[in-house]
Amino acid sequence: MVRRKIEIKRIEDKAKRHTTFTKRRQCLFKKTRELVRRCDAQAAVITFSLAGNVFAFGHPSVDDVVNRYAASVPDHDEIPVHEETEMKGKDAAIETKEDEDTGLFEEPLKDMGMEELEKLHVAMKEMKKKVVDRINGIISSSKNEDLGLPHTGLTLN
Amino acid sequence: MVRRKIEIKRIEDKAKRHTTFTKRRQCLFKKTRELVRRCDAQAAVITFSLAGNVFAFGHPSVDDVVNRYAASVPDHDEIPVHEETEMKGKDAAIETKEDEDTGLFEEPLKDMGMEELEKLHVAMKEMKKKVVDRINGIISSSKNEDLGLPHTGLTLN
DNA sequence: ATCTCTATTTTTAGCTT
DNA sequence: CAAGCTAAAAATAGAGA
Repeated sequence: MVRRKIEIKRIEDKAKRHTTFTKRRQCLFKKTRELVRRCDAQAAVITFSLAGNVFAFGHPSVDDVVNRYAASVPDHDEIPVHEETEMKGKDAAIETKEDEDTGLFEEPLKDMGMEELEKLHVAMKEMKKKVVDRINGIISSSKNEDLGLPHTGLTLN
Repeated sequence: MVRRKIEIKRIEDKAKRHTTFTKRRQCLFKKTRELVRRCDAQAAVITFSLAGNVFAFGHPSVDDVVNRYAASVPDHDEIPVHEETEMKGKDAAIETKEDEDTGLFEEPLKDMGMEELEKLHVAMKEMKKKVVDRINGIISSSKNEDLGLPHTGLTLN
């Protein structure tokens, strides 16, 4: 059989897991090299197999990229907020299929009252929690702080 | 035309180069997540666009992987580190965007009025975009080219 | 500047050797 | 186990919207 149905879960069989790890790791490095090549970018990939073997690749070098990364992200809370470009009148209308279908979401946010804002605030908080939980569930990381939202500092105020 | 013959050279056109960078970077992160997921391995990817933006992803975290790497390679020559140049990767570890949209962002809408919905809708789109980007493995840089924020109280800090 | 679409290429799960 | 094979699945260049 050459038929597969794809899966996204952890491969339980140790042998298969290792085989897949090797195959995918090779592709990952290949892709990285292509990205660097084609886009003239810098990139580094570091992987640890369960056996503990280290595999790394980087351009110009792993160290260079890592150092630059360390330098560019010294504090996890100094990310400048989005710069206001030029989206005054039309900005609220980030059009999507849903919007066009319903035609219900075209009003600007400016008219929102305090009460509504508060409701939104609460709703967003709840949603944020769900999203964060979902992300944690999906990625199943052991460290929340390093997953993304906390780093990016996604918050409601 | 949809014909290509692929080449591994640097893309000269700046716009195309950036587009390709974005596409390939997203795939690279996806591949990394899949590798981690399926093979229960640790991995980190760090990329710098020519514009200087940083994008990184790691499991359990970028820092963990980097530190482990640094620890495993005290002197850049003695410990067996496989500096590779090949790679692979594929499959999806996370559900599709459609699924996440319907599953995560619709529920809060039910309990809200139209006005709130309008505002929430826009805000959620922004947040969703950030979350999706985050899932794709982004750690924002100082430029925030991909992190447009809404004017709805949703902010980064 | 994205996002979509799609022909074509590339990756890869599952076998086989 | 590493290596090859193959068909299914995924990634992607290029063009359009």
